[in-house]
Amino acid sequence: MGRSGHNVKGVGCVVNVAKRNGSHAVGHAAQRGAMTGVSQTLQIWKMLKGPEVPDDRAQRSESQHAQFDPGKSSAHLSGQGEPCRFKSAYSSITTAKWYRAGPIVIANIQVGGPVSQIEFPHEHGSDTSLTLIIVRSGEMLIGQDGQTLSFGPGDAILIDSSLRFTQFFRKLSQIAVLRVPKRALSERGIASRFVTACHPLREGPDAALIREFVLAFASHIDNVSEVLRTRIGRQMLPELLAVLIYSTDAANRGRSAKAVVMRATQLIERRIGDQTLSVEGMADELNTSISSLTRAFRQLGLSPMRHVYALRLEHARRLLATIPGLAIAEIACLNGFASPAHFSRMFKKQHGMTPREYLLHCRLIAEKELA
DNA sequence: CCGATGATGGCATTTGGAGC
DNA sequence: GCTCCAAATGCCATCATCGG
Repeated sequence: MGRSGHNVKGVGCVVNVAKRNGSHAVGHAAQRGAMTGVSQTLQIWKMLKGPEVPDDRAQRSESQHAQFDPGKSSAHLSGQGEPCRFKSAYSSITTAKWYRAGPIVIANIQVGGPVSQIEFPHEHGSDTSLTLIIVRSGEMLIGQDGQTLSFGPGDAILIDSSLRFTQFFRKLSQIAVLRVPKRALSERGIASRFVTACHPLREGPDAALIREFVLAFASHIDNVSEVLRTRIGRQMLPELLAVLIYSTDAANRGRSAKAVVMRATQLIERRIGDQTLSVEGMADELNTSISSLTRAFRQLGLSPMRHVYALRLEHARRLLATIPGLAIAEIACLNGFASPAHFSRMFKKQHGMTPREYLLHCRLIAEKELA
């Protein structure tokens, strides 16, 4: 599993997963991610995080959680009036809170030992899910293909719910769960087919930051308005999951030209203002070669850098239309153009008028609407 | 002062071919 | 289907100038 420090041993043995230093990784991400999607995520994360709150706060809350009778088996979790799709085979779940955020189900679950299991139903058909589990405390064991993987506090795992696996807890544990329909991912061109069910996340600054963000979001979810929750669930979480999916080694990544271009587009949009963005840099970040990236674009009648400039110019056009106070030079800089002159020329080529003409055009339309 | 345009050198990107 | 390499080419950055 690359840098993550997972050691897969033989059949039937327990595999330990190295503990992570999340705060260190977050620091690097913030340093590296100026004006990028990562730094924007960090800002939102800080806003959400607010004052320090104990991790078990969600479980202690009296509202919107389900209590389970240890005597009953296969109890379906419920909260907010809808049945949760996770079920407890051995009734070990003490509390579970779950919420909908757009297409995504988020759950905070506390599960007790000594040996207990949450059974994810084996899914069939096209509407299967991808599940992100982050261990807050305790120990979670995942069994698949005769092996058992052990995860401790801070570990995060992606699980393809359409494939078979078992999940156990030896002691009192708390986990945060994100369950995303694959359809929500495929609609964005994010390939999410895995060969095996369980994929520990490869450690890295971006993965660490996303893990911290998801934990903060799950902890504070009962304080977040439904509107914001839905927007984060619809627009943000699938994109963050895409970063995690493409950081795993075992993912059956989309190798088709369309998938490569889609991933490149997401990368460009994250770094729309980055003047250093190049074909070589994009290829590096997408784990492919310059040749393959260029070829993928060519198959769709595009070239990488032309696509970069098309997206930048479209972004610039939106800025001109929505924030009339911005100077042309500022907009050029914000969209990765090294000079206003270059920006102006490219803008005219793309939109048929100079930025200033477009600005005046927008003002004229606004004045007509007011009149 | 700010933005648009013309000219130009340099270099990043693309292309095509070969080989694995 | 991929990487590597060399050659060709397209176009970006910069400077100077002009116009509103």
